[in-house]
Amino acid sequence: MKEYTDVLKKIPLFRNIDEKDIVSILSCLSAKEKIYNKEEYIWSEENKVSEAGIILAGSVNVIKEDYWGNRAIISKFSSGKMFGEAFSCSKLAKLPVSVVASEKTKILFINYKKIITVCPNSCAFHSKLIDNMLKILADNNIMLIQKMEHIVKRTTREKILSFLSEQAKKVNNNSFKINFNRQELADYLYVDRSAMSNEISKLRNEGILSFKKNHFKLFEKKNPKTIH
Amino acid sequence: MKEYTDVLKKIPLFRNIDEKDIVSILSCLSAKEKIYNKEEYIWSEENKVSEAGIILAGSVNVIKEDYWGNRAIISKFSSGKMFGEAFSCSKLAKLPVSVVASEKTKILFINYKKIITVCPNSCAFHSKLIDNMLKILADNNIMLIQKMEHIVKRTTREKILSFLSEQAKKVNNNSFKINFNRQELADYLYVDRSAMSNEISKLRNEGILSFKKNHFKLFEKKNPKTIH
DNA sequence: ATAAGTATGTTGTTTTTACAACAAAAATAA
DNA sequence: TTATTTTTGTTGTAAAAACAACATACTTAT
Repeated sequence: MKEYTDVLKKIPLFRNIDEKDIVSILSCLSAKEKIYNKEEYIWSEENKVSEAGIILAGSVNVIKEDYWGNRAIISKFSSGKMFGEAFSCSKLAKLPVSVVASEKTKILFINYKKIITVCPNSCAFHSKLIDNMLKILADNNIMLIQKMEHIVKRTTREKILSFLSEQAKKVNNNSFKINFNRQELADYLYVDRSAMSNEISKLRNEGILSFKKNHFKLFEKKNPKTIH
Repeated sequence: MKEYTDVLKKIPLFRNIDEKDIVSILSCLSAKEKIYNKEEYIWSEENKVSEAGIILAGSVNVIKEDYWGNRAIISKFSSGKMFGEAFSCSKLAKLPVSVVASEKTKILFINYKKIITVCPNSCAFHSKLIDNMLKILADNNIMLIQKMEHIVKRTTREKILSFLSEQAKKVNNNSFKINFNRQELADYLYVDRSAMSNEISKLRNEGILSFKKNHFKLFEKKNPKTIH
């Protein structure tokens, strides 16, 4: 665990908590780490989970699969983020989604119930942890709502542009890299991959954007119509 | 406020808190109530909000509108539910959605920051409120994820059936009432209303369901194919 | 370097959707 | 009640998406 204190001291769960205290908290929370390979399942749908995961390295996709193997990506979490906390304190009998490593990934599992229930020796960090959890839960909430902004669009073209615009805004730059490959992006936007690729090509041919692999560049509109 | 203690003592925020204490908490949280008419805006996109709302009566839609007036419903909250808490503790400069009363609605606004920051006189209820907030945030999270299950489907037909199946499951009955009218349901599932009405009629003609206004009944499959 | 595997782009066809326009039914107001 | 407004259902058409099949580019392993 030691070698990850650099990551740990920066994660939202340990905000405002002294680096030196983190190790003791980890044992208090029954923290255990585990490494997963690309495409390996961390949790499968229908499982019952009681832990939350913190990503020390790599990234995971929260997915929903149907009988025919169609995969939909609900959300993607990368290094430092926490996932699964909402399920582990819900009355749901089983997980409505699966969580899969999207690359080689190191997860730190913690006993979430121990965060949200006051520990017998009421350790001093507890209230800090809870404060931080309130923020993490709210942020995960907002992330889902912001994703909806892309999904509500009726055409593939609009979904792509909505997604790409957000990425550009996030880094405050017309040129940026996305952390999805084409199949993942299609699964994230809930459209067909080939239809999406086709649409991206059309956008390029129309001079709206350019791309090379996962690197995109959005161009300004030449004559934007006034909106009244 | 008094006349609503019946509602208040049942809401998640005041779980495990004595009815007699609720009134004093309300003043501690600068609680103010306000009544809205159908279609009236509670918050408009681009506003900055610092409060959370609790629905004492009626219901609200959290919506996203585009320049052409197309409305998408992100989520619907009804009596007893809390909304807006995630925004009021986020660093977002402005609200990414609007909140609109979907009928005559009474909202109790509270200063959310006062819940999540320890009050100077560290009143005894604070930790209870925070515990309850952790649950509310997690539940709102799960609600969004469960909605995704309908939205990820590629056809209007599948979206409708996914939504209706969940409603049936929720009340554990093939026959049930939904709390959306047709336009709202279309806006919630992100499809065209007339196309959706058409699809619902087809489902009826095929003997898959029946309906009368907002009352639906799902029929069992006669010869379900085995899934291997 | 070569081969094998994976990811991405392209094209044509079929299915589905959005859109528009209108009819019918239901709810509301006068 | 009747008139008016709103909601819901229906139909046809144009646009878009899914789907399938394949070509090309890129990666990875040997």
